[in-house]
Amino acid sequence: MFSLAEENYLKAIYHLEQEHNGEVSTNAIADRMDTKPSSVTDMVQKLAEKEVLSYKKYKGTLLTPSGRKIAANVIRKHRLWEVFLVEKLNFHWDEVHDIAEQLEHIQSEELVVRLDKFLGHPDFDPHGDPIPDKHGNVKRTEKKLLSECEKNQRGVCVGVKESSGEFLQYLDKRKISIGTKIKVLGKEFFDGSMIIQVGNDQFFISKKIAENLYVQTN
Amino acid sequence: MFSLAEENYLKAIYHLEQEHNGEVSTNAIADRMDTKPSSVTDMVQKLAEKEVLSYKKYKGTLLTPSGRKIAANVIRKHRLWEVFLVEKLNFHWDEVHDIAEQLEHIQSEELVVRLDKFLGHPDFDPHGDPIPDKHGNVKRTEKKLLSECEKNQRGVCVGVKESSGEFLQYLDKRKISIGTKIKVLGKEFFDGSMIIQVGNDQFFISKKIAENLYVQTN
DNA sequence: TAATATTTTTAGCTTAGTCTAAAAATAAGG
DNA sequence: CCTTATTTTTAGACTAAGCTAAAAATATTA
Repeated sequence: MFSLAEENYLKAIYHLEQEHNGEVSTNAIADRMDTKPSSVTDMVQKLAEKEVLSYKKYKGTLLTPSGRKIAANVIRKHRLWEVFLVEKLNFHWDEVHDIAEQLEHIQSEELVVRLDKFLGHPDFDPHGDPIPDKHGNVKRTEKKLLSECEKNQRGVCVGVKESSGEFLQYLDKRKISIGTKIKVLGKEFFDGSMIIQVGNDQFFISKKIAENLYVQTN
Repeated sequence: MFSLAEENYLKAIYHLEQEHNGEVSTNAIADRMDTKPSSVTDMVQKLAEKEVLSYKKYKGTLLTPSGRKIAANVIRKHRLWEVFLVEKLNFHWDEVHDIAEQLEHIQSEELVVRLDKFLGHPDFDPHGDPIPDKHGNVKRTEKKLLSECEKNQRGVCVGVKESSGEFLQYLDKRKISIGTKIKVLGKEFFDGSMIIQVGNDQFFISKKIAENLYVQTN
């Protein structure tokens, strides 16, 4: 079993590995976790003992497959709880992170299985991030900004970049939410504005909107 | 803010106060918490500093009103989560304790408010124990065994003592669950058996059944 | 490539919460 | 009411996880 602190280190290293794809430096971990490099060194040595990551002095660390699986499971729980908080308890997308940060450490295999079922086996959390499956595998799909899409491309809304109340209300009014299918009907060169199709409606959106909406294209 | 360990001490002391109604001894706490008396002394002195309980050497402890409120809030969360686990995730009554023991420490006022609402403001947990309100007040209702009821008394089923699969199935078959109203129509002296009314049905139950069913009489 | 800057590690200290062993206070029994 | 038993507290040590300050390794740059 891994302590709360250990799980948080594994999670941070997991995310840093994706971002820089490759070894993760001591300082990068300290930064991310808002702690001191010396503390990181200690913990990383302990985790290396437990064989959830490999570590060579001054060379950075890499998760082992087992470490990666543990981290992915914590992230799975975090994201499932976020779905719960938003879908069932009607929290807003931007209010749930701190609570999920606590809930992700609850230990019970069965709880995760049942929560997942209760939520209808969601693939994405309310921010559009993919939820790893029980084996720690992530559906690596291209998540990109709507503004990066070309004419005639189709995508599914999977999240937002900004999540201010105004923006969410804007989306609400146009019936855009997680899972909404969007097609780009036209795109203007000079200002980046677009005409898109949502359901049976077609409408104009500015570049600013398109730059804050994530879509998943397949 | 109180640490996980502190919250657990407050909760244990709260329960012990009810049971022995009065001061709680160091050994009693150690027993309940599965720890050593010396550890209890340390913690109790720390909590006395924080003014959540009063403590005189060798004399035992008593929660202060503020300590009692904190404890009741932890218990409130524990029981709300138990309702969630049983009602929404379909766990059995006897599987939920360990998970709720973890969930009770999640810190978020708003979460509790919303969870409570989501569950329909329940008054009792799946074991029939009352859920303290947000101010820490508990509906102090007489919870007693059905076997202790007299002829013509009415009560609402609020829990079970034993919770084996067989027993739960027995209750299920007779449509008895939390909230079910029961009236004692007759009681036999020599074997403690009863005739009871449940909805429109009347039937016979043995002493053993009556001794494992908690009812709330008003 | 030598000097300087940056990163990382080590050494030693701190706090929370626990433990054991021994001392002190209280309770019980003859 | 004195002796013994029980309960409680104290003293000192341990572990996990963090910190600071200094030393060591690596990177950068003139």
